[in-house]
Amino acid sequence: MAVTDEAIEKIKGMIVSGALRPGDRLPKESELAADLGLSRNSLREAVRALSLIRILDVRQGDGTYVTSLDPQLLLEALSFVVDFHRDDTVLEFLAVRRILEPAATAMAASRISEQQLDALANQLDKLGNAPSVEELVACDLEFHRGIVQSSGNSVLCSLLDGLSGPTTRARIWRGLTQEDAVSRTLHEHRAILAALRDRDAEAARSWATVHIASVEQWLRSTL
Amino acid sequence: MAVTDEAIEKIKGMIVSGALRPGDRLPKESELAADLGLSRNSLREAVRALSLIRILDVRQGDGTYVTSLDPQLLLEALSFVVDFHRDDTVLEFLAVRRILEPAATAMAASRISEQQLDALANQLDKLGNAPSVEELVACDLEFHRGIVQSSGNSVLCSLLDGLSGPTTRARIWRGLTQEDAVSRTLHEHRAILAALRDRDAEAARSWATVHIASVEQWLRSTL
DNA sequence: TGTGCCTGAGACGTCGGATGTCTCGCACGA
DNA sequence: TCGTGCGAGACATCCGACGTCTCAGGCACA
Repeated sequence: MAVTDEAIEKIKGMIVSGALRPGDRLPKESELAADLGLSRNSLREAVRALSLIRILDVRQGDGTYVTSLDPQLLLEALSFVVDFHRDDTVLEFLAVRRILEPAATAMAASRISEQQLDALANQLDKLGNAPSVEELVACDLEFHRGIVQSSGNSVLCSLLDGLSGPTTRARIWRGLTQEDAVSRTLHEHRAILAALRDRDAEAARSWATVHIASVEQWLRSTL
Repeated sequence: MAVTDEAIEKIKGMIVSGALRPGDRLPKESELAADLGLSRNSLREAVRALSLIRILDVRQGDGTYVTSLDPQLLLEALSFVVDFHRDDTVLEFLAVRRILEPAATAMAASRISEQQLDALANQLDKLGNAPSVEELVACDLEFHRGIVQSSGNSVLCSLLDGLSGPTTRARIWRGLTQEDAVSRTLHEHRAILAALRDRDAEAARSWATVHIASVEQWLRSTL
């Protein structure tokens, strides 16, 4: 195995074993390189790779630190990966979302706060009846994110965030600009919100399923 | 932004835009570095980072290539990230799995082949009544992987594979060595298989839910 | 003519050092 | 006491050199 890959494994090992804890600072590059038995250049490749996936946080002039390792932070890397997928796999991602999002919405029904409900309502009101595609995409993302956050499961939240990344979402909406689709989407958002306000988990789940399935159906017909 | 990060973005851009397609070979390091306006060392940091998440495949003595970009390959990086999570988030991962796995199992009910069913049955028979913990973990992983693959959704498959990675699974089973848990797990596996053979999606979904929920419950009581 | 070995070119792997840039803490002066 | 300036420390970037590996093509042998 290459020395750089070894270094990646060793640093990973130090973190997983607990020798390095979240927030800890690593020895300076030259020292760490000497400890692990490689050159500073090669070590930097390892550190760079780990910082891309948010395991390490490198601050110029200061030092290198272990991140908080929050699921939210680590799964952020997921959206980077998702960006690489081609259009022909969008449907598969959407199918996964169709499984997760209704479940998350149902979970939120019993936990979401009144303030959060009001915030979601305000957000929908602000949008008006004839939003631009950009506004709609942003609103859609924000609406679902707000609900999923109330599910209380940060892994689920980050996962959905990654799967519904801006790129994927934008690609979908690019093909869905019919007036009919837009208004129906807004109507479904209101229905989901109403179900949440009623604390009706099953209704919330069903509306979320309908919502995503309709997007999926339109998308399938346009591909 | 650092030149290395710029390079990462530029290479990503070349792939996403289609200038570089799966399987394509990149210009040699020195040329690419010159094109992107940085040194070979810095470029190598970018390439290393992208190869860690399986976007690029570097072959010493040959060249650097774009990978197939299969969902399976890219989501493989997920398990690397999951390894970093501490015990207190295992329950959240398990909760996500409890959402995905029953859905995948239900999807498999209508698509799984007779050969696959026979293979799963053989696998369960081979295990016997008093397997070691290692055997049980391997069997459990293999059993569920086989079913999920039959769901026909490669994204779903890779995602579950990553979430149920060896590390997480091993950590779970370490705390579940009671005889009762083992035999009940085997019984549930057989029930899932029977439902699949009956092409009964709802029964398969329910057994899968029960199966994971029972693991979750035991785990929760031991933490 | 077909097969196998050998060799050389090309590409990545690794290294050491030099210099630039940034951050933080401390000392100094108002 | 507070704000500024300076210097040490750490990361950022680059350069050039050499090692190692892969692959393809030439050459010898059967």
